Amino acid sequence: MVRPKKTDIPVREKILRVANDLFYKQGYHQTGTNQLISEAGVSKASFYTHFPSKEDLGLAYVCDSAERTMRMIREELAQLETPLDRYLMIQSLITKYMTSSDFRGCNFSNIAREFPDADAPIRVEVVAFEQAYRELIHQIVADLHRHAPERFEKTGLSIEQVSDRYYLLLEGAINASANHHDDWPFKAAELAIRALVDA
Amino acid sequence: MVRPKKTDIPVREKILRVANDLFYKQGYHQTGTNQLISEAGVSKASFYTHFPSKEDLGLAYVCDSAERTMRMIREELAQLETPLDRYLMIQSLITKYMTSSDFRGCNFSNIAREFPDADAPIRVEVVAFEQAYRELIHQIVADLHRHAPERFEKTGLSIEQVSDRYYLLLEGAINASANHHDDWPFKAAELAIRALVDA
DNA sequence: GTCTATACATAGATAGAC
DNA sequence: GTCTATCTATGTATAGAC
Repeated sequence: MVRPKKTDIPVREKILRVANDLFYKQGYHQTGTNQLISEAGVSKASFYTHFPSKEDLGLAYVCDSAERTMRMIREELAQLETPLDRYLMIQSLITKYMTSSDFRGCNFSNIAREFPDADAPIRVEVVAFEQAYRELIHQIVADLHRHAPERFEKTGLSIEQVSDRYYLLLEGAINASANHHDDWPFKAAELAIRALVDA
Repeated sequence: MVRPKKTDIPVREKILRVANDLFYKQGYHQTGTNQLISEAGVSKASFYTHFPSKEDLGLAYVCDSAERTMRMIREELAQLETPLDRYLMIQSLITKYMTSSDFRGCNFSNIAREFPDADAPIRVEVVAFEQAYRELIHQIVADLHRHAPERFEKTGLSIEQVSDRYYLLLEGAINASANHHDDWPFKAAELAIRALVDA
């Protein structure tokens, strides 16, 4: 049985971890390859062996982060019993993450905004994540509607309307909390999201 | 009487116009001083006479844009008769602007996200604008509440709750439309914003 | 595959003539 | 105040030895 030494983290992995940190903290264009290389503790040539260009790394960063994020959300969801708990979890999870990471906003939106061309590969990956995430919210709302249709009677809202508003309120809160550097948007969003399903 | 020649637009003005365009289209850090200088048609030394550093220009750009934006919104508001028209106008105006400018998101949020330090002068200016803008929404909602309190009965929402949700829904729509490069978020936001006051 | 050393362009900013 | 020319640091990326 092969047991890798602790210091033997693959080069590619080391670079991705540093990129994940720096691209989020500093932004993509503010982070130079020199800094990535230096903080990852790899050589320049080694870096370019694994990622032919900086943009390749950017793309790998988005894909990697999207995959881990969706996996984490699904794992959290799997541990909850009721549809309402699952409905409330998304908001709660994101609030916790943004609050504990100093309100730097959404890592996907942030890097997307650094590429003006909507057809850029990185932008395409971000849209793919956002759509999967939006679809997940839709499924959770549909599940809640199946198990507790009475929650939709008072407001008269459809599954689509609740999903869209959930998504927009949360997007707004993430962005507003980043601008204001404060958690009031999450408090307001939570109330609003609860009200959507009379909770 | 002094009448400036048409070609005699002040240097500072020319630079600010170009900055306004390029910082929004390309982002602050992606836009080099060389490009700003070249497109403004001024000399390098002249640029640095008016703006001692690029960040000074960035700050002037934010202040300038904030002032013009608030003035424009107030002018539009002044032309409307009813509190409900004024309530609906903000959403409508922003939708029109974002749609006609290819969904590049909020120019204030965009540049704010390029400065990780919340204490950076540019960030401080952006917060000041956002607070003024949020306060304006609050005033409009309060005005509507004064003239048509019955609109708040069905939902049972307070002025603060309506204002916060209006703000968050719009922020969310601006950001989501930029990510998805599509106008569906504005359509969903409009419905939600109307529902807030039973309209 | 990994290293050291370096190439080449562009970044932000300044010097000194006019 | 405006110009041309230039400085220095940093950006991304490559060469060639091991």
